[in-house]
Amino acid sequence: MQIATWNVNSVRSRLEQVLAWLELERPEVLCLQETKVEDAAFPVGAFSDLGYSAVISGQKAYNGVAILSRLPLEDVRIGFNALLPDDPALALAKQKRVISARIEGVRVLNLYVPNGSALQSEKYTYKLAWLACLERYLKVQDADGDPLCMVGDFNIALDDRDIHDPKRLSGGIMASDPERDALRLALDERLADVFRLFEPDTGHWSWWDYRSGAWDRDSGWRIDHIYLCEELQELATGCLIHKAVRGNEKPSDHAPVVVQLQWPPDPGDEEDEDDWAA
DNA sequence: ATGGCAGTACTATACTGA
Repeated sequence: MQIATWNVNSVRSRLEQVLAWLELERPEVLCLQETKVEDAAFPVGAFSDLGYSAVISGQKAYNGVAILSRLPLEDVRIGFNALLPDDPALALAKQKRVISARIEGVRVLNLYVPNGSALQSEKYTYKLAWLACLERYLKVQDADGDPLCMVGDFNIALDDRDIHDPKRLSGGIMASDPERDALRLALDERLADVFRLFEPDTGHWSWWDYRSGAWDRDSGWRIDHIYLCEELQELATGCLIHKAVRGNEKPSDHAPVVVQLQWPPDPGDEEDEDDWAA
């Protein structure tokens, strides 16, 4: 089973590219961020023609998330307020950044984390509040008992290996200690950044700014992540950034990231069963 | 330090992104 995440920077202006990539790669699941479209105008038909059903949570011009899947989507949850019926969660729900569904028994959670703009900005305060809400949300979700695959555009480089110029950029927006700490707190040492299970080195990016020739100079950041619970970490066989997609005509500024999972697991693979005695 | 590029809403330029 392959699960992918891609900030497409408008699903309508990127539609032909997304369809072409899906036809080529055929992941079971693709999570989109920055769809920038209201639900009624989301191009569901184009995806269903390729065998993908969709669950969506969008708004005009900004934000917007969606999950496309060739497997049945169950128990869809939109917004933090689906699990946290309180005022802070409800206030954050105005921006459409959170959607999840159960797919073949896996809880797939798709997030578009706020950017934060600048450290002294109100948007940065919003980002930190959003991450604190994510921490609470994950704790409640834990009660499901379903294995978790959390993907998205996190707008945070977890450590300095994830930035092309850490001397200049570390400590600034997307690389400051408060936001890194807030994300790590939400991960709670239970969720692993699956890319790092396979690749310890720097130099791997998922986002290149449109400006300043960032793509030509390969000046990127790795801010699009896939996090797995312990059960799924054991079953991951690889995680790839589809960098070539960023070189397309009229590209998104983000590349897709894909994890390969051996799911559902083979019945004979369980290591901790105690039914050896006969 | 600042700007740069792209999409949307709206029809020229402002806002936002990261």
